[in-house]
Amino acid sequence: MAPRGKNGRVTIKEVAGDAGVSVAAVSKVLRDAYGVSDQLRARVRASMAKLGYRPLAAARGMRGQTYTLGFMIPDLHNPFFADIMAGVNTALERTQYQTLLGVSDSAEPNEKALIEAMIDRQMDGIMVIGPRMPIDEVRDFAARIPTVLVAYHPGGGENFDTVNNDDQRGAELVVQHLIAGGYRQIVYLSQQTHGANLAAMVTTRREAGYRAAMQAGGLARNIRVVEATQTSREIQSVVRHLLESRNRPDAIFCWTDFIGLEVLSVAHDLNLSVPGDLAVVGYDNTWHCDLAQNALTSIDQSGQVLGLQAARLLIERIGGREQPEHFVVTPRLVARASSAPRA
Amino acid sequence: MAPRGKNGRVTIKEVAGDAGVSVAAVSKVLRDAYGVSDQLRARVRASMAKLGYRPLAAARGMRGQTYTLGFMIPDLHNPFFADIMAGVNTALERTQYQTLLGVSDSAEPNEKALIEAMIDRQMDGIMVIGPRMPIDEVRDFAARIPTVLVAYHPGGGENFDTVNNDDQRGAELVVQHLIAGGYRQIVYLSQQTHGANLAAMVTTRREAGYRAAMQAGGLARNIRVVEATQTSREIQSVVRHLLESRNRPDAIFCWTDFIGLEVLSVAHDLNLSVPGDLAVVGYDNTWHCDLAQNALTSIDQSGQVLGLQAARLLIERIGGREQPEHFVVTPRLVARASSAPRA
DNA sequence: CGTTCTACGTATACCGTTCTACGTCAAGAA
DNA sequence: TTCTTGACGTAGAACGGTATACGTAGAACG
Repeated sequence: MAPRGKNGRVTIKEVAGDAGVSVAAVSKVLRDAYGVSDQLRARVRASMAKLGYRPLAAARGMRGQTYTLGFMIPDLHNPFFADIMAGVNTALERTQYQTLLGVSDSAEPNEKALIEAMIDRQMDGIMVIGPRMPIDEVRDFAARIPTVLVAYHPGGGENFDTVNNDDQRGAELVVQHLIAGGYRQIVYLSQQTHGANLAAMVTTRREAGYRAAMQAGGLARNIRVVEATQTSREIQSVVRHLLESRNRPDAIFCWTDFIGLEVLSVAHDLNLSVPGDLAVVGYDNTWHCDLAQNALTSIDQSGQVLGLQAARLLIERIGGREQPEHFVVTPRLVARASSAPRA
Repeated sequence: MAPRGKNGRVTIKEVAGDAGVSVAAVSKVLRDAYGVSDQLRARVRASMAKLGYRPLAAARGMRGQTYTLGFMIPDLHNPFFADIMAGVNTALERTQYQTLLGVSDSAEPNEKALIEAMIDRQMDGIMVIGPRMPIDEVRDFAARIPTVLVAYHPGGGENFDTVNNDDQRGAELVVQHLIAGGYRQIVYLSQQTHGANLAAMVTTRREAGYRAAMQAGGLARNIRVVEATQTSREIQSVVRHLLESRNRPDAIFCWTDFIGLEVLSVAHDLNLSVPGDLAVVGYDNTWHCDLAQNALTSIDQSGQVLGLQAARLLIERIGGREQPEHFVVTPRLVARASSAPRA
């Protein structure tokens, strides 16, 4: 009988036997390696097709590549990451790479465990989206596996690539837009950082942009930053508290869209009109912003482009590039009803 | 020098050397296998910790397990899948299994490629959520790898487990609720099936429930099923066409929530009041339904429970169970403003 | 006291690829 | 002819674990 693997899997040996060549020759065909005649290649290809052979990634990983790329996303609820992944898939659909996702739930221990797991599985490269871990840990990982970071700002001397939009600029656009619309009591509703306030995190950059633009607009005294976790319950409670307080803001700038949706909901519950009593602005311009019942002003950083570029950089880096590259997209404000100018 | 792997990785040999035991002994400790004294176990554990050893999944996979579970989800935009994954993670957080996700974008070729890829990577088991492929293909895969299906109805004689809610019942609840509220022209807005109309697909079951309940309510003549793809543009165009037609429906039942959100948006654009002019109901009861600006009536099938049960079944099946199990949740209607009774 | 368990470790084949080193053959150069 | 050279193939050692078969020592038993 032909040499089968467990589960009756077709092995490279069987293909070699069928084609009447050596195992090494089959391997060469598989990898498009040097030193195979067209004739032999054709013969091997035919046998592979006939037998339905598929190389075992685990075995390949022991010496060569696994043709697997790992992606870490912070959570599954934020649709922005879906946009990024759409771009990634566009870039990768013609390659033989397979992409697998891990979800960290925005928890630092999970992030590390996940990346370690990806390294353990001999992935060829990883793309890490908006992590919370400090930069020297990222460097540690990047030393062991080709790495691209998205939504994480470089600080110089990286051994990995980054892809971002100019978050500070984006936040400035928001604040300028609100001030121009007649809003003054503008609150920045930030992601919870647990006091880390990493320079690399997008929320930090956005806060910097917010502060700078408030200052520039003569509203330094009105600067107010509030943090909230990602759970619906807590966001609503924080926002409710904010909107019921004595000095209620007249505009809330949320670090990401889905927080903005929660704000709209609370405003609705409290019978506040948007934008009459309160303007709301988000970030990322995900598809929810466009729904008429939300009509949420937001910053477009074109997740698709980010994902596409990140995938490109990752492939290059796997290919051997060592110098870091940092791709930056210019953000663009998309104005909608939620922040229309005051009467 | 100690025997290191590539990238200077610590190998099992090095651990064995450091602990002064055989490689086999270390492997046993790793797998909690039979025949190791507490003393030896402790010594090996200490060496592993000291050296920061991590077993290489690819190497383990060649003979044993990879401790990796694969999950296929149809798309990243539908938040329902996030709920399922939350339940999965709850069930798995105390185990040593690592979960990795693949996204099929609801395309059948992608589904197959993805599952093959997971098998190639020697995953210990897979969980497939709401696939479009016919049941005999599922059976094929299930013969090669422990498999659990979620949101895919069994037809008898399975070699895999399933986890579902009673979709037909859920749809009946919706229609009964709408009829009781005084609605008569009820349209079912279904997922595009490309004419496949697989008995296994949830949308088919929901349609069956819709038809049955319409019939039972004496509204057989009003039955009307419309299909739309998942792209925002097409959904909006289909809905707009529907709402501008001569015989405008007074209620739309959407096969999943995010379609419902699009319907609300179009209604808003057309200045139709909800539920005055049009009632809207979704399915899955994702968090968006609860937002005040949506207030979308929906069917709760508790994704968390589904995910939890599916994970449990998968672990059991990996453990060796052969008989199929089919877990079914009873759906529950959550009424909100979008389908309030007519005046 | 010899025999038989049982508990614990070790030696080693094996998993399915990749990759290095080497052999062979034909064509061209000297 | 003889020697190079390059193109093509092959043999076999890795890769880092797992699992099986076996050895050994001490305890229990008759």
